[in-house]
This record gives sequence, C-alpha cells and structure tokens, in this order.
Amino acid sequence: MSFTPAYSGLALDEAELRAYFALMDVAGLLRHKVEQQLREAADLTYVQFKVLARLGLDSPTGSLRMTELADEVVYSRSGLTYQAGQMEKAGWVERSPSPDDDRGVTVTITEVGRERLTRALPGHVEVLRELLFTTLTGNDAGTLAALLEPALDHMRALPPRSASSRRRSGAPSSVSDPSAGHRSVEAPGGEH
Amino acid sequence: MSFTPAYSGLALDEAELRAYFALMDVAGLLRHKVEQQLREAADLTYVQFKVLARLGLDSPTGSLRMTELADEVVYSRSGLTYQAGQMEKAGWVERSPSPDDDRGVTVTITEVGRERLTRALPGHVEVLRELLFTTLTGNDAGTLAALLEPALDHMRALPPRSASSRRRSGAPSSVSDPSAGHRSVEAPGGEH
DNA sequence: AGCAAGTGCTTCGAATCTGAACGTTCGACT
DNA sequence: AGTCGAACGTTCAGATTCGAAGCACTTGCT
Repeated sequence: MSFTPAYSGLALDEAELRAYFALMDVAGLLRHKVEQQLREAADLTYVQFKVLARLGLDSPTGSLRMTELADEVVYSRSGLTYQAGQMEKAGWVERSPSPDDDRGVTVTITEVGRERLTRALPGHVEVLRELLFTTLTGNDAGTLAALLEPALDHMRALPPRSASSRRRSGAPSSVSDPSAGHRSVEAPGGEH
Repeated sequence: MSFTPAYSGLALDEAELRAYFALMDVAGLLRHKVEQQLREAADLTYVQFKVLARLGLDSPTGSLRMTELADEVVYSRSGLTYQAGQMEKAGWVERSPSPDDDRGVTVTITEVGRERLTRALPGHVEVLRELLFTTLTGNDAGTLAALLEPALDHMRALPPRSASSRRRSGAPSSVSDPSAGHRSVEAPGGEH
C-alpha cells in the first residue's frame, strides 16, 4: 500500500504508513477480541463497558453528563442516547435532569451496574495482558502512551470540522506542552 | 480509571492503562475524522476505502479473494459480503468465481473504482498529516510502528477463537502467579 | 470411490450506529 | 423584555454490522 499516487508533495513516507496501518489494525483487532470477552463474561458491549468504567471507576460521584460521556467514549450523541436507553432498561444506570442546567441529563451508575462492571473487569485485563502487553515489555507501554497522548490532545482540540473553511494553515505546533489538559482552541479571529 | 478492583494480581500499571486508552481513543477519533473526509471527498466508507486501497494499491492484479480481504480489513465475513455487494452495485469492484477454487470468490477493482480511490487519496493523506503526524515528529512514526507491529503479529497469530477453553489444559493461568513478577511477560512456548 | 470434516461465502434476523432534523434551554447582546 | 445563535439530548429513518445457520465445494482418510 503505497499511497503515492502522483501527489508527491503530500505523500506519507514508509514509516508513517506502517504506523498508521498498525495503529488502526491493532485497535480494530483488539477491540474485536475485547468485545468477545466482554460479551461472554458479562454480556456487555465495548461501549457499555466503557460507559460503566467511566462512571464507576473515574467519577467519584458515579455520574457524568451525557455530553461528557459521549466525548470520552468517542461516540455520536445519538448513539449514546441509544445506549443510555438500553443500559437504563437493563438497570445499570439511571438518568436524571442535571441540577444546574435544565438542558443537561446526568447519568449515574447503579449498584447493579457496578456489579456488572466488576464481573467484566478481570477478564478484560487478562485479554489486554495476553494480546497487547505480551509484546510491550519494559517501558514500551510508557513510550507508546507518550507518543499517542499528544496526538489525542491534538485531535480533540481541533476545530469542530463543521466550518466550511480551513483557516490559517500555520503550524499549530503546541507540542511543547506535555500533560496539557484541554486547551480550548477557540477560533481567535472574530469572524462572524 | 484505575482498573484495580481488588484483583491485585491482574492489575495493569499506570503506563499500560494510559497506553491502552490512548491507543483506542486515537484510533477511534482518527477513524471518525477520516470517515468524514472520505465521505465528503468521494462518498466512501472507511471500509470501502480500505478495500479499494488494498485492491488498487497493493495487488498487482487488482484482485483478491474475499477471505484475504476480510482478514486484512479486520471484518466479519458477512460484513464484507455486504460491502462487496454495495461496491459491486456501485460499479467499483467486480466479483467472479476464483479460478482454482470453485468455492472462492475473487474481487477485482474496476476503472471506476480506481478513479474513486484516486479522488479520495489526497484528502485522506492530508487528514493524516494534520491529525496524526503533526505531533509525531522525527522518527516517532517509526517508533510507533516498531511498537505496534509485533503486537499486531501476535494478535493475528493467536488461536482462532476456539470457543470453549481459552488456554491449554493444565495450569489455568500464569497470570495469577504472584511470584512471577510483573514485567517480563514471556510468551510461553516457542513463538517462532 | 465414498464419506466425514473443513473451508469459503452468502443469507438471515436482530442489534447497533450515524447524521439530520427537532424542541428546549442557556447566554450574550440589544 | 426580546432576539439570535449556540449547546444539550432526543427522535427518526436508514445504513452498517455481527453471529448463527445454511449451502456448495474441497480435502483427507479409509
């Protein structure tokens, strides 16, 4: 797969191509395997697991807003609405109007949900060990995280795409900021 | 997200967790963005693009068998059948019985398909540059590929999803061995 | 040859996911 | 107050996905 179709200026070099494909394929395969394990162990979807994990392991209160969840789980809003419905029906979460913002909906994990999460966790970790971390020894995992996290921040900070124009093509290079949180890259120009 | 639910022996360390999440999230976000670009540029799905790319860029003859495609595209067989149908209907590929094996079906890219691929490629590369490779400088891409490709090979080489037992008979788990240390997860048995 | 097991692909039913359109609510600015 | 644009979730229709079951062919064994 060469990706060099006479657009020489744009072409990716060999290492980049391999990194791209390896990244996508590893993630795809891993997700597939993880999904099998989750289904057998606790009848959970990957998405459902991730929602439960965010609520049950990350949040002290065990609750988050829909939008926060959707952003973290990397999903469409409507998809999360669907899953929240399913999970509420199953009794794993509850939905209630957000206290401060009447538009918002707060999702909270239930005891049943926590039990479900606990049931799935050990096997999940085991799959990761066997599939992903068997070949990542020493500090490889740390290196991997160090490479990918800036990319993740960069992607999350980008303009919402809906804008028809790509403004200044200057180098956004904000690589110098390590564990940066979400720097809200607002469009500084006062267009509109 | 700590993943340390009183199953101490199984827990992943911090770096591993971060690597896992970064990997999955980067891949998910990237795929999402790529899919947007592909749709706008050439009305293609990520899967369709990948099929066309494999056929048009990798294969000298422009054709592959269904199973080969399914394995490379990381897809279920039935899913590929569906997509092959869609793409044939659109005139991007053709299906014909394989010459040597009457069970097999050979998929071949058409001129129309090549044109479609060519239309999508430049923007695709551009998205990758902007999103993924902006933060991967120097030989980062090479490092990333070097980390992920062994993992990919490892996953692909694993037992093909035999339902019943996960591991051989005998000791059910080397993971629960407390004295086994954390690191140095050796693959049991000679892995070529 | 004959037969059992395996492979390659498709069909089928059901679940899941997505973007677009919608109805509300919030915020800023008149 | 009144208005406009943005943000939050939901609904809707349609497309995509998967696993299980099924059919046709191949391979291996006797």
